[in-house]
Amino acid sequence: MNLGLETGDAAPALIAALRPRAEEARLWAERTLPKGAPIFAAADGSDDVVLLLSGLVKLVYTTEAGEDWVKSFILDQGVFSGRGAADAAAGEGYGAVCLEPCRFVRLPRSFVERSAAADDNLRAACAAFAAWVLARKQAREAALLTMSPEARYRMLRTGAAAALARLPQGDVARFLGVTPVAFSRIKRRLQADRQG
Amino acid sequence: MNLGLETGDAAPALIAALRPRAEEARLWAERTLPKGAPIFAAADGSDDVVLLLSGLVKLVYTTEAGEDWVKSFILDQGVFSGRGAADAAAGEGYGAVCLEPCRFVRLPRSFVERSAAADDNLRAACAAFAAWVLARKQAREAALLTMSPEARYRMLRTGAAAALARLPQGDVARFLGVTPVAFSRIKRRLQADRQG
DNA sequence: CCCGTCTCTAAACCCAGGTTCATTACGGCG
DNA sequence: CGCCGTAATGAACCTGGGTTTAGAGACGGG
Repeated sequence: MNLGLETGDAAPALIAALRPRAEEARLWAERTLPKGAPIFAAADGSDDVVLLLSGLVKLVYTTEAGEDWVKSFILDQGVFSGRGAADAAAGEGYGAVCLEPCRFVRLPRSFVERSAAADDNLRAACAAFAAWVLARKQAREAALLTMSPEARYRMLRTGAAAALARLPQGDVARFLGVTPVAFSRIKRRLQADRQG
Repeated sequence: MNLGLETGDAAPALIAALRPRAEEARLWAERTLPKGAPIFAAADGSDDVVLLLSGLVKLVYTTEAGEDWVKSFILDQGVFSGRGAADAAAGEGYGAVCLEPCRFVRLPRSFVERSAAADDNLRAACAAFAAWVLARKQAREAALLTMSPEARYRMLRTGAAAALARLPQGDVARFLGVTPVAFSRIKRRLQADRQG
């Protein structure tokens, strides 16, 4: 099982397949944002497709009570999007925030869909990416349902140590489903166990 | 937000689109199984596509410690499948068990994929179904990550009361992510709150 | 009709995580 | 250099869920 942090190569392949189409349509506009800046907010209702070329992004749910919970991280290269106006209005949306300076391209979802319909190669890349996303979601669902926060952290540490080093601990905690305080305790407990 | 129990009409539409193809290929063989019987086990590594025509099925993860956790329920009409041999070997698979007498058809995944490639109508039904599955998974992920078990139960009660009445409480508990004992406490607490 | 079996509820105790407040460590920045 | 805001840790207390055991109904088979 994994926790959905490995990049795989489905996203880079999709970016590569989209790029010529977007350039041809003069939609390939690279933007940059500094650390801490939002790419979109949950309330925006954006459903643009974002191609992350470099940097580090977190996708966050915000509850009615105002807590943030991290849906996922996107490292270096990846593709993600919001959930559109309808979902945003229903409170099911999530925001995207840069955790490092980011370079990315935004494409309208309709453009991506039209392009995929007209391009077998691109459609295959989309399908591969969708399959990869689904597999990751399954794994995350299983982890949240069947494992304790501590077990999820152990798995994250063994499977994504490099990513962990780049992430603020508060965000890691919110990704694992606990508070930063509890996460600090978990780390201490595991360290003590290793030595004792 | 919802918890992924509403049927929608994507699954019935997919069944309807697949049926003529399967009949033509003489693969439409309706089977029945009694309450309690497994349709497939996690260890089977089956990736057949199952079309549930009537009945009630639960999909269950089984941890190394032997606990069962309910991934989802399929009521009356639905489409689901296992995750194949590779995932089964990696311990990421899940089993399917009848909670009521079930009538269903099994189709090889490869047949469904080939048929979809050759049939625009079927491909559209597959795409709609995949989009619906993804939306449900997002909602379930959000619920598991951001809500307490009690809050998940309240949502389930308001959003899927009819389904709840058909489900054994132990399975509901495992679906919500708690033990049956804790689930019993939650119900009592909510009843007391309503009266007090 | 009785007897297992299964499901659900109840009660007692334990523990991991939540909450709150205080303290320390780390970076900008004047 | 000292100041301040943020992030992380530490400690004390609370609470909700896990675990175990027991008992009450429901159901099916003999």
